[in-house]
Amino acid sequence: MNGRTSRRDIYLKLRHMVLTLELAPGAALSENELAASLAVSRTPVRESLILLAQEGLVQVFPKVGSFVSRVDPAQVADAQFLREAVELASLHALPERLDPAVVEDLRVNLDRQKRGALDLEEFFELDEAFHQNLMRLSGHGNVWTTVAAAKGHLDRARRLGLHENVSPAAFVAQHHEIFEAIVGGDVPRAHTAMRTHLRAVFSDIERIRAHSPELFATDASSVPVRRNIVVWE
Amino acid sequence: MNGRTSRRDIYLKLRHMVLTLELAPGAALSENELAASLAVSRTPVRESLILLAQEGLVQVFPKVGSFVSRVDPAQVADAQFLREAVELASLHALPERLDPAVVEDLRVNLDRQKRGALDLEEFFELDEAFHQNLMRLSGHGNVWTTVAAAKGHLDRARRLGLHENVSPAAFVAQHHEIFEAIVGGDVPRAHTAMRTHLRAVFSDIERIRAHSPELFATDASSVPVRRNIVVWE
DNA sequence: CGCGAAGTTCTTGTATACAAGCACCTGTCG
DNA sequence: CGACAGGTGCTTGTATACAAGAACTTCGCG
Repeated sequence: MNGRTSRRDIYLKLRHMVLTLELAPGAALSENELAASLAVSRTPVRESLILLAQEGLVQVFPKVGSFVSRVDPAQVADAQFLREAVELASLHALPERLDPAVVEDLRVNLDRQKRGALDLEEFFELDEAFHQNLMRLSGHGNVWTTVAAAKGHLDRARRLGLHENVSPAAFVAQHHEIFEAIVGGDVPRAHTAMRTHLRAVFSDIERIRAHSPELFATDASSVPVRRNIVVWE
Repeated sequence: MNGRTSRRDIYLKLRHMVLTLELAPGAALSENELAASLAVSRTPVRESLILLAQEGLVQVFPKVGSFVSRVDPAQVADAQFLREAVELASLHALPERLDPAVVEDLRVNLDRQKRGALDLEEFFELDEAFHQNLMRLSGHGNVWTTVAAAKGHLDRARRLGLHENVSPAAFVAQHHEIFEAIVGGDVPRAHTAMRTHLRAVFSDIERIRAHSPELFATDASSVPVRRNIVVWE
């Protein structure tokens, strides 16, 4: 029934660019420039920016400009708290019989993670699918949508952390541990493994923050920096 | 720095009308009609509807129409799971010393709840503020924003339930129990009281669903009903 | 040189015009 | 009577025009 609209395409494209840091935190956006480069009018671009603003990924200052949000440590912590609460709770809501199809998906996903030599982008996609499928096991897969929408700042911080150096091998091992505990029916062990995993992800962030403070927000009253205006031409 | 925009006013107004059931689930909306009745152009109305659609409170069918979402039992259950996970987790993140200002706010809030003879609308506002302040005690007050955005379907279902009959007295007593356990430092008791409270709220919903099934969504492929078109006039 | 005020040019917010499509109504034909 | 074809008026999607404001540049003045 639904026809495809360009707004959805543009929204997803911009969102992806923000989350992958292709659009850097703090970068100035312009509805006109984006519209021109995407070969559409301001309308769908503007509506996409409004949606991104509601997610907290973009800040719009009326009559001043739009900017990619700097990574806000407070929002990162909030997202961390949210996902930990939800993912741990879902472990205690696991049914007796796990859905074999989802379990198989998880196994395939894990195999790919272990194959090593994987692109960083690839790892993030697998990681995202892995955690979403874990939620599906407890029948609350749709809740992941809400969590995913709220953890944009955390994802960007994580990307900053992994850009630096380390291979995701440690995280892959933790995924394995969580998975084995779940299929083995050992909920307490799964709980511990999950908490360890999520907090390891979180602890990485403080390290990178000391390394690249300019990408993080300092306080709530951030002053946007306007691009220089070219006068002559 | 930010100037007031009419879009925000309209968005908040429409959102409030949807959550209070002033705009009934399933009701047809029209950007043109709303714009006319609000004395603005389609633009701010349309942008507000887009935001509400992202929250799941409105469904927009391109070239067909926009409708207030019917209450989706699946989304109600998701919101219930989400809020229970978050609110219970926040109890275990309470600090040693509670913020006296927030505690005082909670006490004043509770006193008003107990004053009895309160408007239903008033009770909902107090209830909302009460739970948000509980989250503030653990330092995760901002997470409540995410929970609040995701629990629109649950709130509407709850309103349907309380429209019917009961006084909120039982809920007020549960609030009292939770509060006393928290200020007494008894986390396990607070945990039990909170879980009992949240599930009591949830159990009310199944009752009303049997009573007024037309306000609930039946399946995902809901067919929108267009208003009759008046031809002659 | 310091400083203030006006001007320029960008920004987003709002209003409006046009395009595309769906659903209903109605007339017509078998 | 039934069914199909076309008209009609609504719907939202997109493009464009105009308005209001903020920040930077620059000019003028002391």
